[in-house]
Amino acid sequence: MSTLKPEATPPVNGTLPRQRRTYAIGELARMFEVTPRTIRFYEQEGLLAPERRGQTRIYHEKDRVRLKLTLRGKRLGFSLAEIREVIEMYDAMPDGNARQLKRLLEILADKRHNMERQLEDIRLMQRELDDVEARARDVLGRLDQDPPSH
Amino acid sequence: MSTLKPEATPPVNGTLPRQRRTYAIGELARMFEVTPRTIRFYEQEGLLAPERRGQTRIYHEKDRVRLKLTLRGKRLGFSLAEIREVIEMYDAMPDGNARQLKRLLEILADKRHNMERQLEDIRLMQRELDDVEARARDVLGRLDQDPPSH
DNA sequence: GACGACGTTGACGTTAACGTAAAGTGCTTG
DNA sequence: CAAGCACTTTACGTTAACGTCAACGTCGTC
Repeated sequence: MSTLKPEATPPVNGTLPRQRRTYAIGELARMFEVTPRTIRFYEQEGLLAPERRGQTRIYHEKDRVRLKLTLRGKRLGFSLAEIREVIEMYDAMPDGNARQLKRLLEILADKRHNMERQLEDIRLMQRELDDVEARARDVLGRLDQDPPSH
Repeated sequence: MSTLKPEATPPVNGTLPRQRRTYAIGELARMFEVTPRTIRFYEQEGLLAPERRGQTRIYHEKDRVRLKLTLRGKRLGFSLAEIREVIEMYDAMPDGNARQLKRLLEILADKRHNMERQLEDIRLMQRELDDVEARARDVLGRLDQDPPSH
Protein backbone atom coordinates (compact mmCIF):
# COMPACT_ATOMS: atom_id res chain seq x y z
CA MET A 1 0.00 0.00 0.00
CA SER A 2 2.79 2.42 0.83
CA THR A 3 5.60 0.49 -0.83
CA LEU A 4 6.59 2.38 -3.90
CA LYS A 5 7.56 -0.45 -6.17
CA PRO A 6 6.98 0.65 -9.79
CA GLU A 7 5.33 -2.71 -10.48
CA ALA A 8 6.15 -2.34 -14.18
CA THR A 9 3.05 -1.78 -16.26
CA PRO A 10 -0.04 -3.18 -14.57
CA PRO A 11 -1.44 -6.13 -16.51
CA VAL A 12 -4.31 -4.86 -18.60
CA ASN A 13 -5.97 -8.15 -19.30
CA GLY A 14 -9.65 -8.81 -18.77
CA THR A 15 -9.36 -10.98 -15.66
CA LEU A 16 -8.29 -9.72 -12.28
CA PRO A 17 -4.61 -8.87 -11.86
CA ARG A 18 -3.52 -11.93 -9.95
CA GLN A 19 -0.48 -10.16 -8.56
CA ARG A 20 -0.78 -11.24 -4.85
CA ARG A 21 -2.78 -14.43 -4.63
CA THR A 22 -2.04 -15.58 -1.09
CA TYR A 23 -1.84 -14.10 2.37
CA ALA A 24 -0.38 -15.13 5.69
CA ILE A 25 -2.60 -14.97 8.73
CA GLY A 26 -0.89 -11.88 10.11
CA GLU A 27 -1.30 -10.01 6.86
CA LEU A 28 -4.98 -10.73 6.74
CA ALA A 29 -5.32 -9.79 10.37
CA ARG A 30 -3.76 -6.38 9.78
CA MET A 31 -5.84 -5.81 6.66
CA PHE A 32 -9.08 -6.19 8.58
CA GLU A 33 -7.87 -4.98 11.94
CA VAL A 34 -8.54 -8.20 13.77
CA THR A 35 -6.15 -10.52 15.58
CA PRO A 36 -4.85 -13.81 14.20
CA ARG A 37 -6.67 -15.44 17.08
CA THR A 38 -9.94 -14.19 15.64
CA ILE A 39 -9.18 -15.65 12.24
CA ARG A 40 -8.24 -19.00 13.68
CA PHE A 41 -11.40 -18.95 15.72
CA TYR A 42 -13.49 -18.33 12.63
CA GLU A 43 -11.85 -21.31 11.00
CA GLN A 44 -12.62 -23.43 14.02
CA GLU A 45 -16.23 -22.32 13.71
CA GLY A 46 -16.35 -23.42 10.09
CA LEU A 47 -16.29 -20.00 8.47
CA LEU A 48 -12.92 -20.39 6.81
CA ALA A 49 -10.99 -23.33 5.42
CA PRO A 50 -7.59 -22.09 4.30
CA GLU A 51 -5.03 -24.23 2.54
CA ARG A 52 -2.20 -25.69 4.57
CA ARG A 53 1.43 -25.60 3.63
CA GLY A 54 2.89 -27.87 6.26
CA GLN A 55 1.64 -26.42 9.49
CA THR A 56 0.97 -22.91 8.38
CA ARG A 57 -2.19 -21.55 6.86
CA ILE A 58 -2.27 -20.06 3.40
CA TYR A 59 -5.16 -17.75 2.56
CA HIS A 60 -6.34 -17.15 -0.98
CA GLU A 61 -8.59 -14.53 -2.48
CA LYS A 62 -11.65 -16.63 -1.73
CA ASP A 63 -10.77 -16.79 1.95
CA ARG A 64 -10.21 -13.06 2.07
CA VAL A 65 -13.65 -12.44 0.60
CA ARG A 66 -15.22 -14.78 3.09
CA LEU A 67 -13.57 -13.04 5.96
CA LYS A 68 -14.74 -9.70 4.63
CA LEU A 69 -18.31 -10.94 4.36
CA THR A 70 -18.11 -12.47 7.81
CA LEU A 71 -16.96 -9.25 9.40
CA ARG A 72 -19.62 -7.29 7.57
CA GLY A 73 -22.22 -9.72 8.82
CA LYS A 74 -20.91 -9.28 12.32
CA ARG A 75 -21.19 -5.51 12.10
CA LEU A 76 -24.81 -6.05 11.17
CA GLY A 77 -25.36 -8.11 14.28
CA PHE A 78 -25.45 -11.59 12.81
CA SER A 79 -23.99 -14.35 14.92
CA LEU A 80 -21.17 -16.47 13.59
CA ALA A 81 -23.53 -19.43 13.56
CA GLU A 82 -25.96 -17.60 11.30
CA ILE A 83 -23.21 -16.54 8.97
CA ARG A 84 -21.85 -20.05 8.81
CA GLU A 85 -25.27 -21.41 7.98
CA VAL A 86 -25.57 -19.19 4.94
CA ILE A 87 -22.01 -19.88 3.84
CA GLU A 88 -22.47 -23.61 4.12
CA MET A 89 -25.68 -23.56 2.14
CA TYR A 90 -24.10 -21.36 -0.47
CA ASP A 91 -21.25 -23.83 -0.88
CA ALA A 92 -23.60 -26.78 -1.06
CA MET A 93 -25.86 -25.00 -3.52
CA PRO A 94 -24.90 -26.57 -6.87
CA ASP A 95 -25.90 -30.04 -5.75
CA GLY A 96 -28.34 -29.01 -3.05
CA ASN A 97 -31.81 -30.50 -3.21
CA ALA A 98 -34.94 -28.42 -3.60
CA ARG A 99 -35.76 -28.54 0.08
CA GLN A 100 -32.37 -27.15 1.01
CA LEU A 101 -32.59 -24.43 -1.59
CA LYS A 102 -36.00 -23.37 -0.42
CA ARG A 103 -34.69 -23.32 3.11
CA LEU A 104 -31.90 -21.07 1.91
CA LEU A 105 -34.39 -18.73 0.27
CA GLU A 106 -36.31 -18.61 3.53
CA ILE A 107 -33.19 -17.68 5.43
CA LEU A 108 -32.36 -15.00 2.91
CA ALA A 109 -35.85 -13.54 3.14
CA ASP A 110 -35.44 -13.50 6.90
CA LYS A 111 -32.13 -11.66 6.73
CA ARG A 112 -33.67 -9.24 4.28
CA HIS A 113 -36.51 -8.56 6.67
CA ASN A 114 -34.01 -8.09 9.43
CA MET A 115 -32.16 -5.48 7.43
CA GLU A 116 -35.30 -3.63 6.48
CA ARG A 117 -35.95 -3.20 10.17
CA GLN A 118 -32.38 -2.11 10.69
CA LEU A 119 -32.76 0.51 8.01
CA GLU A 120 -35.81 1.84 9.77
CA ASP A 121 -34.00 1.69 13.10
CA ILE A 122 -31.14 3.67 11.65
CA ARG A 123 -33.41 6.33 10.29
CA LEU A 124 -35.18 6.67 13.60
CA MET A 125 -31.92 6.68 15.50
CA GLN A 126 -30.50 9.34 13.24
CA ARG A 127 -33.46 11.54 14.04
CA GLU A 128 -32.87 10.99 17.73
CA LEU A 129 -29.25 11.93 17.31
CA ASP A 130 -30.23 15.03 15.36
CA ASP A 131 -32.56 15.96 18.17
CA VAL A 132 -30.07 15.38 20.95
CA GLU A 133 -27.39 17.23 19.06
CA ALA A 134 -29.67 20.21 18.49
CA ARG A 135 -30.44 20.41 22.19
CA ALA A 136 -26.80 20.09 23.10
CA ARG A 137 -25.83 22.86 20.72
CA ASP A 138 -28.62 24.97 22.10
CA VAL A 139 -27.42 24.56 25.68
CA LEU A 140 -23.85 25.15 24.57
CA GLY A 141 -24.75 28.37 22.81
CA ARG A 142 -26.58 29.57 25.89
CA LEU A 143 -23.50 28.77 27.98
CA ASP A 144 -21.34 30.83 25.64
CA GLN A 145 -23.31 34.01 25.81
CA ASP A 146 -24.41 33.66 29.42
CA PRO A 147 -21.69 31.76 31.29
CA PRO A 148 -22.80 30.12 34.53
CA SER A 149 -22.31 32.14 37.72
CA HIS A 150 -20.88 28.94 39.19
CA MET B 1 -54.23 -3.40 19.76
CA SER B 2 -56.94 -5.92 19.04
CA THR B 3 -59.22 -5.08 21.96
CA LEU B 4 -62.31 -3.43 20.58
CA LYS B 5 -63.23 -1.23 23.49
CA PRO B 6 -65.13 1.83 22.20
CA GLU B 7 -63.05 4.00 24.57
CA ALA B 8 -65.74 6.69 24.55
CA THR B 9 -64.62 9.71 22.56
CA PRO B 10 -60.86 10.03 22.52
CA PRO B 11 -59.71 13.18 24.27
CA VAL B 12 -59.01 15.76 21.58
CA ASN B 13 -56.88 18.10 23.59
CA GLY B 14 -53.50 19.32 22.48
CA THR B 15 -51.37 17.27 24.86
CA LEU B 16 -51.00 13.52 24.70
CA PRO B 17 -53.98 11.46 25.77
CA ARG B 18 -52.80 10.49 29.22
CA GLN B 19 -55.17 7.55 29.41
CA ARG B 20 -52.66 4.87 30.60
CA ARG B 21 -49.76 6.54 32.33
CA THR B 22 -48.11 3.62 34.11
CA TYR B 23 -47.08 0.08 33.38
CA ALA B 24 -46.15 -2.97 35.40
CA ILE B 25 -42.98 -4.78 34.52
CA GLY B 26 -44.80 -7.69 32.96
CA GLU B 27 -46.84 -5.42 30.74
CA LEU B 28 -43.77 -3.66 29.45
CA ALA B 29 -42.06 -6.99 28.92
CA ARG B 30 -44.90 -8.26 26.76
CA MET B 31 -45.07 -5.02 24.83
CA PHE B 32 -41.47 -5.30 23.73
CA GLU B 33 -41.19 -9.07 23.72
CA VAL B 34 -38.49 -9.24 26.35
CA THR B 35 -38.53 -10.87 29.77
CA PRO B 36 -38.94 -9.02 33.06
CA ARG B 37 -35.46 -10.22 33.88
CA THR B 38 -34.14 -8.19 30.96
CA ILE B 39 -35.88 -5.07 32.16
CA ARG B 40 -34.55 -5.46 35.68
CA PHE B 41 -31.12 -6.03 34.28
CA TYR B 42 -31.30 -2.82 32.30
CA GLU B 43 -32.23 -1.01 35.48
CA GLN B 44 -29.30 -2.53 37.28
CA GLU B 45 -27.10 -1.29 34.46
CA GLY B 46 -28.39 2.23 34.91
CA LEU B 47 -30.57 2.39 31.80
CA LEU B 48 -33.85 2.67 33.63
CA ALA B 49 -34.90 4.16 36.94
CA PRO B 50 -38.57 3.41 37.49
CA GLU B 51 -40.61 4.69 40.37
CA ARG B 52 -41.17 2.40 43.31
CA ARG B 53 -44.48 1.78 44.98
CA GLY B 54 -43.35 -0.20 47.99
CA GLN B 55 -41.34 -2.99 46.49
CA THR B 56 -42.77 -3.03 43.04
CA ARG B 57 -41.65 -1.00 40.07
CA ILE B 58 -43.91 1.46 38.34
CA TYR B 59 -43.00 2.44 34.81
CA HIS B 60 -44.11 5.70 33.24
CA GLU B 61 -44.16 6.91 29.68
CA LYS B 62 -40.60 8.17 30.03
CA ASP B 63 -39.38 4.75 31.06
CA ARG B 64 -41.19 3.11 28.18
CA VAL B 65 -39.52 5.45 25.72
CA ARG B 66 -36.14 4.75 27.22
CA LEU B 67 -36.65 1.05 26.94
CA LYS B 68 -37.69 1.46 23.33
CA LEU B 69 -34.59 3.48 22.55
CA THR B 70 -32.42 1.00 24.39
CA LEU B 71 -33.76 -1.94 22.42
CA ARG B 72 -33.37 -0.05 19.19
CA GLY B 73 -29.80 0.74 20.09
CA LYS B 74 -29.20 -2.90 20.82
CA ARG B 75 -30.55 -3.95 17.45
CA LEU B 76 -28.02 -1.58 15.95
CA GLY B 77 -25.24 -3.32 17.83
CA PHE B 78 -24.58 -0.79 20.57
CA SER B 79 -23.58 -2.18 23.92
CA LEU B 80 -25.62 -1.37 26.99
CA ALA B 81 -22.67 0.61 28.31
CA GLU B 82 -22.62 2.82 25.23
CA ILE B 83 -26.33 3.39 25.42
CA ARG B 84 -26.11 4.24 29.08
CA GLU B 85 -23.37 6.75 28.42
CA VAL B 86 -25.54 8.67 25.99
CA ILE B 87 -28.59 8.48 28.23
CA GLU B 88 -26.65 9.74 31.22
CA MET B 89 -25.21 12.65 29.30
CA TYR B 90 -28.59 13.48 27.89
CA ASP B 91 -30.06 13.59 31.37
CA ALA B 92 -27.24 15.71 32.70
CA MET B 93 -27.43 18.06 29.72
CA PRO B 94 -29.31 21.07 31.13
CA ASP B 95 -26.65 21.75 33.74
CA GLY B 96 -23.78 20.06 31.94
CA ASN B 97 -20.63 22.06 31.48
CA ALA B 98 -19.19 22.88 28.07
CA ARG B 99 -16.62 20.09 28.23
CA GLN B 100 -19.29 17.49 28.87
CA LEU B 101 -21.48 18.82 26.10
CA LYS B 102 -18.65 18.75 23.62
CA ARG B 103 -17.88 15.23 24.70
CA LEU B 104 -21.51 14.38 24.03
CA LEU B 105 -21.30 15.89 20.56
CA GLU B 106 -18.21 13.80 19.92
CA ILE B 107 -19.99 10.66 20.94
CA LEU B 108 -22.93 11.54 18.75
CA ALA B 109 -20.66 12.14 15.78
CA ASP B 110 -19.09 8.78 16.42
CA LYS B 111 -22.45 7.00 16.50
CA ARG B 112 -23.40 8.79 13.35
CA HIS B 113 -20.26 7.62 11.66
CA ASN B 114 -20.98 4.14 12.86
CA MET B 115 -24.41 4.23 11.31
CA GLU B 116 -23.15 5.55 8.01
CA ARG B 117 -20.96 2.51 7.80
CA GLN B 118 -23.87 0.33 8.74
CA LEU B 119 -25.94 1.81 5.96
CA GLU B 120 -23.19 1.01 3.52
CA ASP B 121 -22.87 -2.48 4.99
CA ILE B 122 -26.57 -3.03 4.57
CA ARG B 123 -26.50 -1.93 0.96
CA LEU B 124 -23.60 -4.22 0.21
CA MET B 125 -25.16 -7.08 2.10
CA GLN B 126 -28.42 -6.63 0.25
CA ARG B 127 -26.57 -6.98 -3.02
CA GLU B 128 -24.96 -10.15 -1.79
CA LEU B 129 -28.34 -11.49 -0.80
CA ASP B 130 -29.74 -10.57 -4.19
CA ASP B 131 -26.89 -12.41 -5.80
CA VAL B 132 -27.19 -15.53 -3.68
CA GLU B 133 -30.94 -15.58 -4.14
CA ALA B 134 -30.62 -15.29 -7.89
CA ARG B 135 -28.24 -18.23 -8.00
CA ALA B 136 -30.48 -20.27 -5.75
CA ARG B 137 -33.51 -19.59 -7.93
CA ASP B 138 -31.47 -20.46 -10.96
CA VAL B 139 -30.45 -23.83 -9.55
CA LEU B 140 -33.99 -24.44 -8.37
CA GLY B 141 -35.43 -23.75 -11.80
CA ARG B 142 -32.94 -26.11 -13.34
CA LEU B 143 -33.95 -28.76 -10.83
CA ASP B 144 -37.61 -28.32 -11.74
CA GLN B 145 -37.27 -28.89 -15.45
CA ASP B 146 -34.50 -31.44 -15.21
CA PRO B 147 -34.91 -33.38 -11.98
CA PRO B 148 -31.80 -35.14 -10.69
CA SER B 149 -31.36 -38.76 -11.75
CA HIS B 150 -30.30 -39.40 -8.17
C1' DG C 1 24.33 -20.00 15.68
C1' DA C 2 21.71 -16.93 18.32
C1' DC C 3 18.04 -13.72 17.80
C1' DG C 4 13.74 -11.90 16.50
C1' DA C 5 9.56 -12.12 13.91
C1' DC C 6 6.03 -14.92 12.74
C1' DG C 7 3.60 -19.15 12.82
C1' DT C 8 1.39 -23.37 15.38
C1' DT C 9 -1.67 -25.99 19.01
C1' DG C 10 -3.85 -26.54 23.35
C1' DA C 11 -5.99 -24.86 27.43
C1' DC C 12 -7.83 -21.81 30.49
C1' DG C 13 -9.72 -16.89 31.39
C1' DT C 14 -12.91 -13.11 30.50
C1' DT C 15 -16.85 -10.17 29.37
C1' DA C 16 -21.59 -9.01 28.09
C1' DA C 17 -26.17 -10.07 28.43
C1' DC C 18 -29.00 -12.28 30.08
C1' DG C 19 -31.41 -17.33 31.96
C1' DT C 20 -32.86 -19.94 35.79
C1' DA C 21 -33.95 -21.43 40.27
C1' DA C 22 -35.01 -20.55 45.17
C1' DA C 23 -37.46 -18.31 48.54
C1' DG C 24 -40.29 -14.75 49.92
C1' DT C 25 -44.11 -10.63 49.58
C1' DG C 26 -48.74 -8.84 48.34
C1' DC C 27 -53.28 -8.69 46.14
C1' DT C 28 -57.71 -10.56 44.81
C1' DT C 29 -60.86 -14.06 44.01
C1' DG C 30 -63.55 -18.04 44.68
C1' DC D 1 -58.61 -18.33 54.17
C1' DA D 2 -56.40 -20.82 50.73
C1' DA D 3 -54.98 -20.66 46.10
C1' DG D 4 -53.09 -18.44 42.47
C1' DC D 5 -50.82 -14.99 40.19
C1' DA D 6 -47.57 -11.24 39.59
C1' DC D 7 -43.96 -9.16 41.68
C1' DT D 8 -39.50 -9.03 44.48
C1' DT D 9 -34.28 -10.17 45.68
C1' DT D 10 -30.23 -13.12 45.67
C1' DA D 11 -27.27 -15.93 43.52
C1' DC D 12 -25.38 -19.06 40.53
C1' DG D 13 -25.37 -20.80 35.46
C1' DT D 14 -24.81 -20.16 30.48
C1' DT D 15 -23.43 -18.76 25.80
C1' DA D 16 -20.77 -16.28 22.26
C1' DA D 17 -16.68 -14.44 20.91
C1' DC D 18 -12.80 -13.95 21.56
C1' DG D 19 -8.07 -12.83 24.90
C1' DT D 20 -4.09 -14.63 27.03
C1' DC D 21 -0.49 -17.64 28.06
C1' DA D 22 2.60 -21.58 27.59
C1' DA D 23 5.45 -24.31 24.90
C1' DC D 24 7.07 -25.18 20.60
C1' DG D 25 8.57 -25.04 15.31
C1' DT D 26 10.54 -22.30 11.25
C1' DC D 27 12.44 -18.87 8.81
C1' DG D 28 15.82 -14.98 7.48
C1' DT D 29 19.74 -12.41 8.86
C1' DC D 30 23.43 -10.35 11.33
